[in-house]
Amino acid sequence: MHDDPIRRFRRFSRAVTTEVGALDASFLGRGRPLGAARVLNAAGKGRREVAEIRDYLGLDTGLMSRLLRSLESEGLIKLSADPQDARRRVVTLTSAGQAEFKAYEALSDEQARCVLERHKRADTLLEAMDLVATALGRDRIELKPEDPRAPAALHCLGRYYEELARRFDQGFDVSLSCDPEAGDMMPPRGLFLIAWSDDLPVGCAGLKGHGGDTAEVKRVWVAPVARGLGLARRLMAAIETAARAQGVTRLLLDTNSRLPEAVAMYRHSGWTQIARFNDDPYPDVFFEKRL
Amino acid sequence: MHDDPIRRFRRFSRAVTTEVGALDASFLGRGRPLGAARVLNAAGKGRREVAEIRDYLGLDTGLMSRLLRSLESEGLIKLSADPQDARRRVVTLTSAGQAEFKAYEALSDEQARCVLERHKRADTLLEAMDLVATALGRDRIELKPEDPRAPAALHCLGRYYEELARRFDQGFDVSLSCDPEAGDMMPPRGLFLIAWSDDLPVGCAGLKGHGGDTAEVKRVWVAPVARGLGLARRLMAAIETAARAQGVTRLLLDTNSRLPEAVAMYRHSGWTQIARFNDDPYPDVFFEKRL
DNA sequence: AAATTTAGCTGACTTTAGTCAGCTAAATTT
DNA sequence: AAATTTAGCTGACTAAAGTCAGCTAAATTT
Repeated sequence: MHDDPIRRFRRFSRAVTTEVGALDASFLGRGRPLGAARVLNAAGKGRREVAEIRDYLGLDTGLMSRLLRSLESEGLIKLSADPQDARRRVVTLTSAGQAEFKAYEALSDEQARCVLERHKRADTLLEAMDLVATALGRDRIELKPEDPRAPAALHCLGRYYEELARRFDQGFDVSLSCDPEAGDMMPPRGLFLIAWSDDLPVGCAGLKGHGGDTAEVKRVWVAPVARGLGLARRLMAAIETAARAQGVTRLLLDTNSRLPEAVAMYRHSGWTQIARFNDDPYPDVFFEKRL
Repeated sequence: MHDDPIRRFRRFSRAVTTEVGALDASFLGRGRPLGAARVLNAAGKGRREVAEIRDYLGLDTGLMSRLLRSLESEGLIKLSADPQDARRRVVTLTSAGQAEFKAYEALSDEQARCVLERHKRADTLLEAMDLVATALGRDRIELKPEDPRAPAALHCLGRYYEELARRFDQGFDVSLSCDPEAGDMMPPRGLFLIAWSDDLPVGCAGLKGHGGDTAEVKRVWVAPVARGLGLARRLMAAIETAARAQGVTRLLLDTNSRLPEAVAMYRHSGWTQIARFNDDPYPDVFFEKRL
C-alpha cells in the first residue's frame, strides 16, 4: 500500500506543488504581478523578441502587450522595432530592468541555497532532482550540434570517461585511446550532438568522418539521470540521419563487452558485429551498419 | 558549471513548475474553477470541518464561504452545524459530490499512471521522487503513536528487517531475535512512534516497557529516502520524553557494529556503552542512558 | 447576566489573468 | 501596384481569486 507507485507519484506532486509553489509566490514580494515578473525574467534570460517571449510563456497577444506596457511604464524595459522586420518588436532591459532581473535571480538563488544548505546529503538530493526533472521534461529534451571542445561537450565527455574508468577493470585513459580530432566531429566531415534537458547536457554522440563514404560513431553517452528514456536510440538515429546527409553509406563503431546495455542496443538497432577494425586497446566488440 | 547545485535546484523547480503545474490545470477540464475543485478534494479526503479546510488551503473566510456556496448549489456538498459547537460547520459530500470527488481522483491517478508507465525504470524514478518529496517536506514530518501491528508499522518494521538482513553477514531472521510483544510497545507500558512525511511512513522507533523504571528502545529505523534530515534524533528525543513521562529513569538499547551510523548517533546523544544485557544473537553493542 | 470572543456569512470592492474583435502598419505575395 | 498576411496594439469584456468591513449567532469569559 505504501509502495503503490501512483500513491507515491501523487505524494510527490503534492509536495512540489506546496513547496515549489511557495517559492514561486515569493516573486510577489517584489510588488509586481507574476505575469509581469515572468516576462521580465524571460527578457533577462536573453529572450529578446516579443513573439518569442509570448510563445514561451503561452500568452495572448493582448495580455503580452499590456504586460510589456506595464514594465515599460515602470522603466524596466525599452521596446524597439526589429531592424530586419519593423513589425516585430525587440525588448531591451534598461539598467533598472537589469537590476530588477538580478534581484529576481538572487531571490531564486537564495531559495535554492536555503533548501540545499540544510541538507547533509545535498549531492543525493540533487541527483534525485536531476533524475526527476529529466524524466518529467523528457519530451522537451533537444539534440543540438555542438563543438566537441565546448564546455558542455567536455562535461559530457568527462563524465563518459569517468564511467568507462569505473566499468573497465584496467580503468580508462583517454590518451591511450584514439581520441578523434575535434574537426573530424564537426561539419562538414562529422558531427557532435548534445542532448539537452533544459540547461543540463544529459547525453552526447559523435560522428567522426573524413569526407569518405565510411564514418565512425564515437562517444555515445547518456547521463545516469537520463537513462531509460530512449535517449541513446534518439542520438543514434540523429547521427545516422546526419551521416546519410553527408553521403556516408557505411558506419562503424567500437565498444566494450563491459557495457552490455550499449552492446544490446546496437544489436537491436540494425548493427552487425564484425571483426576488429582498429588497434585501440579498449574496445573488444565491433559493429558496422550499412545505410 | 553544469554541476552547480543552485543551477541544478533551479532546473528542478522549473521542470516541476511546468509539468506538475500542467497536471493541476487538467482539473479545469471538469468545468469548475480550481478553488472549488480544491475544496471538494479536501472534503473528499476527509477534512470535514470548514475551518480545517480553510486553514489547509490558506483561504480567506469570505472566499471559502463562497466556494462552499457554489459547491452546495451544485448539489455536491451539504453543510451542517457541528453538534459540539453550532458555530462551526461541517461539510458532507452528497453522493453526487462523492462521484465528482472520485472523478478528480481518477484524473490524478490517470496522470500519475501516464507518467509512470512511460518509464522503463519507474522504480528509480519513484525512489528519487520519494527522496525529493521527503526533503522538501521535511518541516512537515510528524511523529505519531501507532499500534505496532498496524499496516504502517508493519511496513516500517519490514523495511527495517530487510535492511538488517542486507547489512548482517549472517542475514537477519526476526523470529530468532527477541521481538517485543505489541502490548509492551503501547501505552501505558511503552510506545511505538511512526514518522510520517505526508502519507508515507519514513521512520519508526519503539519504547518497550514493562511498567518498571527501566525500559528499552527498539526498532529505530529511518527510511533511506529520509536520511540526513535528523529524523533519528527526533525520534529518539520523542521516545525519551515519553519514557520520562511514564516514569522510566533508565533506558537500554542494543545495536550492531554493522550499523555504524546508528552507533555513532547513540554515542553523540548521551548514551553510554555497557556490557551485553541480553542473549539476542544479533546485537553486539549495548548502550544505556540515565534519564 | 453582560461582555467578549469565535465561526462563519454577505456585500462591495480590487487585482490579476485572460479572451476577443477590430485596428494599424509593415512585409510579403500575387 | 493591389491584395494578403503578419506582428502587435487597443478597447471592451469576463472569470477567478482575493480582500475587507460589518454582520449574526453561538460559545466562552467575566
